[in-house]
Amino acid sequence: MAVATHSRTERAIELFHALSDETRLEIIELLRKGERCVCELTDTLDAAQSRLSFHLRVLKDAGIVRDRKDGRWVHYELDPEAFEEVETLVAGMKPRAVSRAEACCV
Amino acid sequence: MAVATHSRTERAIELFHALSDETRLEIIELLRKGERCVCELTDTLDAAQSRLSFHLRVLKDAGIVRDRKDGRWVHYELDPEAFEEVETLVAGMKPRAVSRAEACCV
DNA sequence: TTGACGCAACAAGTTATTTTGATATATTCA
DNA sequence: TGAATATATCAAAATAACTTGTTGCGTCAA
Repeated sequence: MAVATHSRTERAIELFHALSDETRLEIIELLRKGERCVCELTDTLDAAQSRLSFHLRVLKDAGIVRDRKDGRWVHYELDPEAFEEVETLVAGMKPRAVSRAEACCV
Repeated sequence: MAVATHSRTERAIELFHALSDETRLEIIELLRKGERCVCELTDTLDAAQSRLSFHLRVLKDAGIVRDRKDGRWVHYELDPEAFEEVETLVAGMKPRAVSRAEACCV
């Protein structure tokens, strides 16, 4: 559950940071096909288990994935809400149309 | 002009990285109101000039801002295209609806 | 109940990013 | 011309992020 100790900016930083790493983007791409256990991600990405675990933690802390324990496996899947959140954030960063008249230092 | 030496993933990393820093998000927020010179950003953000210059470079390299030289000033403004690009990237990262049947390790 | 497996967490080492304090260049103005 | 201003750039120091190897814990199966 996302905790509300975050300002809007801190939340943006957390999300964009989580998305700015190659391994993590690869994980996301794999998870688009559906839930996967760590073992399959390790195999597919040819990455050390502890490395995967580290990146999955970053993604989980950012709310981009959730995990589900099942016997000795842990399955991860994407949380669609996080992507909605990113889209909302980006939409709110776009320039508003503004007249050149407001320019400074002229 | 964006150069095409980037894979889709590298481009995503560059954009998300540029967006994952507090100072840079503050710059973007200021520029939403329109073009600004570095001096005004320095004043408003109360940041050392070389620090601002560094972050503006990151934003410029990522194509998020463009600059315009005007006498001894340099004005920066947001490039709306970059935000479209981010939105497209994020849209392409969302999970596709998938049946649980595809799950692994079961 | 022991051994193998799947995973998280940690510590140490490595690499990348950011900040700070100079210095350099171009421009304007007196 | 010479001083002041606006900005970029660079090197060094400070931080932060990532990787690797190891350990520990829960779970399953023989």
